[in-house]
Amino acid sequence: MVGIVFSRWTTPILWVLNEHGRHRFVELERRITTITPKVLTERLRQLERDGLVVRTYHPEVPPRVEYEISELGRSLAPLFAALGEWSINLGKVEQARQDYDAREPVRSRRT
Amino acid sequence: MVGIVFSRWTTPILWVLNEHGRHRFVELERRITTITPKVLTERLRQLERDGLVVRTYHPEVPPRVEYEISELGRSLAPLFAALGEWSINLGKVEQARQDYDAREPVRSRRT
DNA sequence: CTGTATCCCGCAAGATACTG
DNA sequence: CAGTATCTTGCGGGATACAG
Repeated sequence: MVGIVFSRWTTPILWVLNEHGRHRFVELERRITTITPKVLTERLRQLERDGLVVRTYHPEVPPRVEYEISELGRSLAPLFAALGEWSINLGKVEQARQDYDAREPVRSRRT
Repeated sequence: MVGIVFSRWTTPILWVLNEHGRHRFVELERRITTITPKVLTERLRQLERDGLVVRTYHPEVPPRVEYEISELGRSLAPLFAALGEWSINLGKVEQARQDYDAREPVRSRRT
């Protein structure tokens, strides 16, 4: 259920469409540099089906397709804003991991 | 990166610890009824390592262990509040799916 | 009570190549 | 340009049994 919005790739896609408006397929590919076309297609289809993204097909040569965030997708804005603010704390998470990994493997379980 | 906080089980666990305070292992198990002990252990370890949850071991017989949300974990509260508010829209997502699935499988791709 | 140990499974995701 | 087709992999998660 939380996976509707938050997964490895749905969050970046929604974020970009929310912040920077309408995008063509290749534009999304360039902005989210490490995603592959296969995965981008799969996630876009899911988001379209869930009503969070609107896909517009322009029957031209060469073909042109545009993706934009829907009204329902826009309602996620406060959530993304909160996420953006919290991301300041990512460094603390990284620090916590290093501290945890530096502790004695066995004793740490009991104390 | 979003998986630090949002996954199938980390979100419910953090939510419970944030809303209802300190819990023992078995209390968490009961509150999150469908989770298995193995998975609960795995997610708690991850959250502990990430510094979002604090584990306290009481060397008694029988052993007692308590989990509570950390200071860093508390900083997620606004995010959870935003998530809670957005969840009103889950019905719209369900409706969008039904509409999508009801459309003609082939023509819908081109128009 | 608080976990571990195995074994298995599904599915998102990655690599690579190809098409209308 | 905007995808599809295949194949493979990694990892979270489920079932079940067992241990300190």
